Amino acid sequence: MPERALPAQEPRHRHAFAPLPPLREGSAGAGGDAGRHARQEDEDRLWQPDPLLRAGPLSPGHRRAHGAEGGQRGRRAGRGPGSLHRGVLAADRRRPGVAMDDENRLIAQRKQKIQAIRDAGLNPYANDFPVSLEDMRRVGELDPETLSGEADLPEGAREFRVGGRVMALARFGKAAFALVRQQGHEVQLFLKRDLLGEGFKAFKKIERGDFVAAVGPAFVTRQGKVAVRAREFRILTMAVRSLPEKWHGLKDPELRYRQRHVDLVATDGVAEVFRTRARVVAHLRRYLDERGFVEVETPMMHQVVGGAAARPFLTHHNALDLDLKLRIAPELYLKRLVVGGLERVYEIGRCFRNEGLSRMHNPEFTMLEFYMGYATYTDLMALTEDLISGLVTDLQGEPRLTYQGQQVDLSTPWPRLTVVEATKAGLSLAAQEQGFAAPTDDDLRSGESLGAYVARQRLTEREEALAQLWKACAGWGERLAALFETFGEERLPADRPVFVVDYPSAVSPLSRRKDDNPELVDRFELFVVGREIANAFSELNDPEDQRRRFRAQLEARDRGAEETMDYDEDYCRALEVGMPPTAGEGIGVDRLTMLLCDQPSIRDVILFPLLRPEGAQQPGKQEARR
RNA sequence: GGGCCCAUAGCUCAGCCUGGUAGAGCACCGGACUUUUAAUCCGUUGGCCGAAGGUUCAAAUCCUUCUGGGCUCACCA
Repeated sequence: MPERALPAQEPRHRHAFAPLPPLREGSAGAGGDAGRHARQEDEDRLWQPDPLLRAGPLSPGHRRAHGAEGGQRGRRAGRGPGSLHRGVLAADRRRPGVAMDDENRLIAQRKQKIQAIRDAGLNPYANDFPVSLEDMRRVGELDPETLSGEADLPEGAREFRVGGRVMALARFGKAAFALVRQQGHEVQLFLKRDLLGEGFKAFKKIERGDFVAAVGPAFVTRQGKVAVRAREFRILTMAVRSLPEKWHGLKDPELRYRQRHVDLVATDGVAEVFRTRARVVAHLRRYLDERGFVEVETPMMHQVVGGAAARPFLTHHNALDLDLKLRIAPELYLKRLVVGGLERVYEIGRCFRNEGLSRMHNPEFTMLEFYMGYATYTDLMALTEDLISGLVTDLQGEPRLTYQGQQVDLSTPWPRLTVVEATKAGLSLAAQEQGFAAPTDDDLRSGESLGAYVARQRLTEREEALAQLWKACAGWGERLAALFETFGEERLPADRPVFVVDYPSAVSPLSRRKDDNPELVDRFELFVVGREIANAFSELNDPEDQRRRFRAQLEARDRGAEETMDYDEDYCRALEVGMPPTAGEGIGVDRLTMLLCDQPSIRDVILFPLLRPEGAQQPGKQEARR
C-alpha cells in the first residue's frame, strides 16, 4: 500500500538537486590573501564536501547524558539564581550596544592579558594560521592501541594542524595539556616548553575559552590518550569574558536561553541537540524531495487568518496602510497551490500563535505542512509511519526511542483508535481513578446523551479544564472532542505511537466528511507519549460544504468559542476552480525534535525562545536618556 | 492570567527556620610541579546578599511591594 501511494521519484528528479561543482581555487582567493589558501592541501579545502562526515546513529551514552541532564534540571527547578544584573554573563544584556559599566576584576585581567600579547608583538585576534578540520577528525579517529608511542615516532612523522576553543587546561610548570574543540571535534594538545621556546610564553597567557592552534605529530600519552605534541603554537583569538565553570556548566535556565552562545559552549549536549534538529529537518526535506514534493514559501503576513484555530499576532504595513496578521498556519495557501497543479507541495517554516508559553508552546514554532494530491488520510498514515520510523532509525539506529523515561516502540504499523474509542477508554480509566461511572455506548451516541452523562457524573466539577471547554460546546461533535481532549489524550497508550482517527466534523472545518457518516471526517492525529505530533486529513474540496463549515465557525464564535477560523471567501473561490482529492498533514518540528532529543521543554530545542524583555528599570540606576 | 517556588562571588551552591562583622568548591591572580583527565599542593584576591520600602539597637536572614525567573493549571501544535 505505501509503495503504491508513495513512489520515490525517478533519478531524473534528484539530478535537479545535484550539488554544485566545487569552487575553483582562483575564485575563492580573488582579492584576498592568496597565500593563506595556497597553504592547504587540496583535500583540506574548507568548502569541500567531507567524506568522513557521515550521519551516524547517536550514541546511546550520549542520549542518556541528555536524559540525566534534563532530570537534574527538573529536580533543581526553582533553585537557580535569577539575578541577571551583575554577572560577567549577564551584564551586556542589560545594555546591549551601550558602553558597559560592568568592568570587573576578571574582565580587567583578561584585557591586560590581551594587551600583554600585543606588547609581545603577537596578534590576539589572528587569522593567519590555518587549521584543518580534516586533521582534527583524523586525530580524533586515531586509535591509541595501534598508534606508536612517543619513542617510536619516526623523524618527519605526519603532522597535524589543529586548533579550536580551549575547553580544559592542565598546566605544569614547563608543560601543559590543552583540550581544544572545533565544530564538535576535540583534540588534546601537549605543550612542552623546550619544544615551543618563545611560543610557550604566549601559552602562559592562555585561559580556558581562548582559541589556539598548534602543529605537531600525534602520540599516545601515559594515560593512554591521543594528543598532538605542539611543535608550533599560536593564539588565534583571546576571549574577554570567561566561560562558566566546566564541571557544573551553566544551570540557570534564563541565562542559558538568553545567552545561547554561552550555553552552546558550556553546557554539555546542547550543541548536539541543535545538530540533531538540523538533521531532523534535513531528513524531512530529503524524504519529501525524493518523493516529488515541491518545497515552497508562502506568505507569513496574512490578511485573513486560517488553517488553524488560534489567535494571531497583529502587525501593520505602512505604505498600504494595511493591517496584517502573522500566519498561524500556511494551510490555505498550500492548498491553493494544489489547485494550481503543484499537487505535491510542502513548506517548513515558522508559524505564530498569540498564546501562552509552556513547555509545549513557544509563540513562534516551526511546522512542516505537506499536501499530496490523489491521496487520502489513510495514505498519509502509511507515509507518516514510514517517515518518522525511518527518521528515528536514522538517528537512533533502531525504530525505538526513550522519552523522559518512557520507552516507545515505533515499529510499524502503529495502533489506531477512533476518537470515540479513545474517549471511552480514557473516561473509563478516569472513572476507575476517580470513582464515577464509565460511559456506555449509548452515553456517547448524541449531544444530548453526552450532556446527560456529563451532568450525571458531575464531570465539569471534577475537571476545571472540561468546565471551560464545555460552556462553548454545542452538539455531539464539539462535546465529544472536549471529552477526548480532557480525558482521552493523556490516557492514550504511551509505549507506542497512536493514530487517533475519525474526528467529528464539527471540530474539523477543513476536513472531508466520511462518505458513510457525515458527522465524522477523514482525519487523524498522531500522538507519541501523549503528545500531539501530527495532524492530518483528507482535504475538504467541496466549495459549498467549505462555505457551510466557515459559517459554522462564525456561529461557534458567536457562542463564545475564542479561537475560530475566519471566513475565507477567496479560499472558497479557489476551491471552485477545482482541487483534486488531496490529503494534507502538519508536523510540529519542535515537538518532534523534543522527542528525538529527549528534551523536556520546547525551549530546549529552540535556539532563542521568546523571553520576557529585561525591562528592569532600576531606580537610581537609570540608563542615560537618548 | 491563576497557584506554588526561587534570586547570595565570574560559575555552581551553603548560610535564612532560630536577626548579631559574608562562606565553600571551581575559575582568576602569585608560587611549586616537563604526560594531565574535574590534575595536585601552597598563598591571595574577589559580594550594595535582585530592587525599593518597613520592623528592629541591629536585616542576606522577618514583613510588604516591585522586577526577573522556574514549575504548574488554563488555550493552542
